[in-house]
Amino acid sequence: MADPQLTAFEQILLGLICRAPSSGYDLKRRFAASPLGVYQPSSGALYPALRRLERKGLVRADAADDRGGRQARPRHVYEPTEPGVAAHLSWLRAPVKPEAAARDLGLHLMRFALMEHLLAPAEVVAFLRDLADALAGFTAELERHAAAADPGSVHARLALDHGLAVHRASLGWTETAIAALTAAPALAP
Amino acid sequence: MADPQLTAFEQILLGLICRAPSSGYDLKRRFAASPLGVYQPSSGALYPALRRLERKGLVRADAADDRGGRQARPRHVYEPTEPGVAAHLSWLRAPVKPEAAARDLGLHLMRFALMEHLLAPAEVVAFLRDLADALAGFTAELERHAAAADPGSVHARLALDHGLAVHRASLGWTETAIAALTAAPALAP
DNA sequence: AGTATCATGTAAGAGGTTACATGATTTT
DNA sequence: AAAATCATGTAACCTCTTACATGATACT
Repeated sequence: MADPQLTAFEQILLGLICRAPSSGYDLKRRFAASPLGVYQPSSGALYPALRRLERKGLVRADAADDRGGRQARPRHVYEPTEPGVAAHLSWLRAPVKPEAAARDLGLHLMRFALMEHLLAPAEVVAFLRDLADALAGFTAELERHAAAADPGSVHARLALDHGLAVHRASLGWTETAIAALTAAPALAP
Repeated sequence: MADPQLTAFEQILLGLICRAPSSGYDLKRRFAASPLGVYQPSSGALYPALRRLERKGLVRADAADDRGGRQARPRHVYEPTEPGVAAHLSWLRAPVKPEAAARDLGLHLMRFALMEHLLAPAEVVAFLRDLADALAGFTAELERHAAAADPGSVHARLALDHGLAVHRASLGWTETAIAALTAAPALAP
């Protein structure tokens, strides 16, 4: 019940709201602050998406909470509902689909980032292992492609090599990440 | 004149048609054959896109060319027009925008793959150097982010490390690619 | 007084996905 | 005879981008 196919964008918004109740503008700033603001959602994408989450009962708008000055339009500060938190946790815990891991790697990294403090370290490590398996499968497939490739096309071969290099780097990262998380699962300085 | 903002998908279709005249179904197969069929365009995306290219005068449909059996609907084999070839070449030669290089790396790799036999080796190497510069700038920006990052968030830091590892791999690849292309620009075995 | 920022939203248009439709040819 | 493949296309629906609108407050 409840989880009728959210888009990736909606899932991420829900996750950010679960981390900290936010208004639309807050969310814009959080996107902008993230490394280089790779994705800067437009107003026309952001506000309707928040409305959809609200309509589905996953977030609730606490319209109040003015901070001193009174704006033309009141800030809508969204907080997650219980079904919202449940939907977010079930998204975080969704199994890694091997075909989707390589294609939607950025989304999986986002999921990993949002797992902090919400999932048990063992669950996070299990996720990383599944991701590593998926990436290993993908690189193996690429290697098979490379072996069977038309030797006449130098550029195609080089592009394939790029894919291999990048996915091997991702794969290597999973190991360092697992090591970092198993060495000190919750050590505070 | 002529190049009123084609989408990335349209540019790639045009490029594939420039390499070899193709029907819609041919193009589907070529996408499917490419490494793992990472992107498999749907009919609802493919055929309208071909029509748009045709309407813009960049490709022309040679409706004939039945291969023996007569199908219900004739195969439309598309070939590029002169403006189509020109538009493709100007896309291949478009300068690398530093902000876009990291975000649309896959698209740049596609561009690189389509340059083969159409651009002079010197142009290809120049493209790769521009790409390398853009990637170097991006990794430097990521490193600055990493230095200024909140040390409290282990996952955010690890996700950033992933970005760094991947873009360093891309950057490393550009050097091997340049080396491969400068060593033997057009050597046949 | 004028500009920038805060803060939310709408309208038009483009493009994609899913699912369906169609019908001949080839394979089982 | 049934099923898969070849081959093209359409319709409904959804979401995104771009551009605009609105108006208060903070800065210069």
